[in-house]
Amino acid sequence: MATMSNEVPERQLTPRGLRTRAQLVGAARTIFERDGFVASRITDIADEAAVSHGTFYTYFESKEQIFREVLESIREVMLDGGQPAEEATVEAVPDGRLSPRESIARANRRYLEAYRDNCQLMIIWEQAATLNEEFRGLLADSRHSFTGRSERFIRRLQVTGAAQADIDPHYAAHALTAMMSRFAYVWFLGGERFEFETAVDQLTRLWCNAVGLADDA
Amino acid sequence: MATMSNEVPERQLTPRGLRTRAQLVGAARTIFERDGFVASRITDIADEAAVSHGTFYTYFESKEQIFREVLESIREVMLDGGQPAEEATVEAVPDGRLSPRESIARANRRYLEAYRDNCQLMIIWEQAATLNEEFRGLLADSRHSFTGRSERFIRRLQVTGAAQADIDPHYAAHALTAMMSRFAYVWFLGGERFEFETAVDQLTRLWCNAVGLADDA
Amino acid sequence: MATMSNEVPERQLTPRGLRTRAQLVGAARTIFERDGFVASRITDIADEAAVSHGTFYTYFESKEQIFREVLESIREVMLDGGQPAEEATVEAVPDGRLSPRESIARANRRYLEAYRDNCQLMIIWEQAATLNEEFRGLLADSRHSFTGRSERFIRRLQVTGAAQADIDPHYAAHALTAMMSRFAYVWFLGGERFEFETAVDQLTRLWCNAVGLADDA
Amino acid sequence: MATMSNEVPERQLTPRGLRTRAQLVGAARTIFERDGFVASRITDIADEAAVSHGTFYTYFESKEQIFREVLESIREVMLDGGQPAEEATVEAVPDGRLSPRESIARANRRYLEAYRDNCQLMIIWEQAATLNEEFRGLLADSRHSFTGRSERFIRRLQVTGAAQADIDPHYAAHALTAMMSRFAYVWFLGGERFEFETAVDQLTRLWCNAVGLADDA
DNA sequence: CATGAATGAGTATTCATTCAT
DNA sequence: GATGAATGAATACTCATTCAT
Repeated sequence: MATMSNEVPERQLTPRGLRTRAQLVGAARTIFERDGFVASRITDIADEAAVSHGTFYTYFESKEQIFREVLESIREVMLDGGQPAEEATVEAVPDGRLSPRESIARANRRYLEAYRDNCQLMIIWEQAATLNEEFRGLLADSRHSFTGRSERFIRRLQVTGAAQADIDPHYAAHALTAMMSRFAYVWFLGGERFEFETAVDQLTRLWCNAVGLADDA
Repeated sequence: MATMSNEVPERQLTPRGLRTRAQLVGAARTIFERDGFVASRITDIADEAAVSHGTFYTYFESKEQIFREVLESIREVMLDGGQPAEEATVEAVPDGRLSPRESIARANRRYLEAYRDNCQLMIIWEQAATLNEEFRGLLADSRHSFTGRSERFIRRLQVTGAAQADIDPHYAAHALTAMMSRFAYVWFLGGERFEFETAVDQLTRLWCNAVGLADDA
Repeated sequence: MATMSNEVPERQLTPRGLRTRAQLVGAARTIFERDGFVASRITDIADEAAVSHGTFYTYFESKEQIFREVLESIREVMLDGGQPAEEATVEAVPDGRLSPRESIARANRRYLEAYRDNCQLMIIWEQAATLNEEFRGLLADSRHSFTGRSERFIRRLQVTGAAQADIDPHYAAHALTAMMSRFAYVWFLGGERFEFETAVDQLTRLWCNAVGLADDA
Repeated sequence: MATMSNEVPERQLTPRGLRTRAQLVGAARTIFERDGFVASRITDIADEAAVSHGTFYTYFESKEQIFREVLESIREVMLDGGQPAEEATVEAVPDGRLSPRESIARANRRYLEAYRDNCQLMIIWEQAATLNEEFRGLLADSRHSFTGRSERFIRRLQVTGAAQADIDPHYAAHALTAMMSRFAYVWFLGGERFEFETAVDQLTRLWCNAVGLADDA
């Protein structure tokens, strides 16, 4: 698992220092969204944060380092609007909770919403992953949060006979997570035009069909 | 549709000129695979092609321009090992040709093989798409070759009742193409470990299940 | 004679202030020995003294200024292990004190010991001398302490006929001091390998021969 | 023995390239003499050579690298005006050639002249030696050219009984070379005032006395 | 007095691009 | 056509110094 270490160990910062640091991270996010990681300049980040250009180096050693921190914040955002929730199970229905299909639908909806609302950040995340091994590792860590949840979810469906037994939960979780993330990518960043409700509906159908989940009815 | 215009129209080149130009394109591919688009330098391309630094500008105006030409060659490679062949149809079976499921399996196998064999090029292709709108457009063009074929394929399956009617062929084609391409990406470039035959089998199951294609039996 | 003025006149410092100031000078010596004058940074000196960055400027105006103070401490160290003692004279022998040759031997031994034990400081002293006129002046002052003593020593030997009359005491004192200091430099800092007792013996022979000092016997 | 390697292997340069490169080396010498190695800037070297500032990097990778080349030129200059010539031997006298004492006098005169005429370069050479191990190694190499010659010279004098047998030629050669170089240093760079002919005469006396060389008469 | 955050002048370095030969 | 020397804009990064708290 790739680590999110800060080379500059966070010394004790005064409140003022903490504020400046936070300003820089926020500014970096703005600049990265606007220019991408590659084309962004440290000068612009400092300008955006309204601090002098040398101040950047008081808190960060490089563009890579501040980028890691911005990535971390994206990860949190995306995980919240994530895939099938752990607690969603088949037997949950009688309790008045969501059916597996409803659970999947809700997770897919939230994922697409989160992607749509943060798509400028998602593209720099993708860009970063093409730049070096370390960033690819961070992306993998994030992906595992999704695939892990889906895999456990499918496994549970199989136990109750709700999903096909000849589907491999590991492969399926990766494939279906891939489907969701790439679909969102080509939609929000690749220029394809889709209708939101139809997308949620169709992706949910495909997801459920794929693992052999029978209709609620 | 994104255009592949060469600002420098290919004037009549002497045989020697054609050779030098081809050397440069080949060298660019090598360098891009090694360093990625962002980190590559024109100097290195010229060195690799064993021509002088300035010669590059006799044939190309910028790194972007030669990159387009390299991309074009990747596109050709990937399309050959592509998705469900147009001609593969359900009724083809009686003729002794492939069943829809076999056709999908074959297409998926070829796609994964092509991706595996060209993954260094795929990552620079992905990188390019994160850099600017134009390259994203080129990527979209290429994607449409795949989704178009899949969409027509699904439509035909629906006509014969072999696929579910409530699946939208356009959305499904995009989603399943997304699944394939992203799965291949995380596999060959993102560090995930999968077994080849299992991957072909599972992805084919998911693909067929998703569109509601009944078992061959 | 170069002056050792402190631009910031030592105002009345509180005991706490004196302590901090002394810490800084000690730290500076450590850092200079480790990194040399040129490569040393005020940040490192402050860190080494365990005071904040800005505190440095409470006591010193620049790296040059604190360096002068460190130099002063080296000078004291080197003078103690110095050249022929004033009181050592030829006629001292009958009193049971040292013969001129013994006196020279003892002074040379002490000088080499002092150089060996402080060679890290000597190199920064030499470095400083190459940097600007002022430091060269300080080095000259220090040198005159040695050459002055030697010159008077040689003059006294000539008075009693123990040294050649055609040797100019001023030139000889400078030349022989030069021999000692440069020999020590190439030995302890320049990478030459010598044996200590042999070095004392040979340098003393050369010194005595040079001024025409007859053998004790 | 320290090597004088150029990291950038000298490719085949066109006459124009050779000219520019030579201009840069000449300019570097001028700038180093004026500002010293530490305070010199690559920009100034380029300006002095009347080339653009990027051109510097066409030929050199760093200030250190061009400095090595300048040092090499100083070394050549100093060696020519060097220490006791190899061929000068005692028995040479009858042939009408120089006596040992004359030979030493001539070598000393030449050395002092060379030092005087190149003293600005000598100080940067000394400065360099205080900066890092590599430059100290280069200085050591150069020193050995002098001490080697002197050592062989003294050995030959001892063989004929012209010099004292209890003088160690190796130690003596180093000590007397040290005397010469440091005397020249304090004279031409350290601010001491000496008269040229007296210096040659006195240093020669001291040199000869030191090794026990009898008067010509 | 001590702190440490903020500053910005100064310098190195890269590399796409031009152009005379 | 081919060459490769020359260019300089662009940018990163360091570190001495100031100053509000």
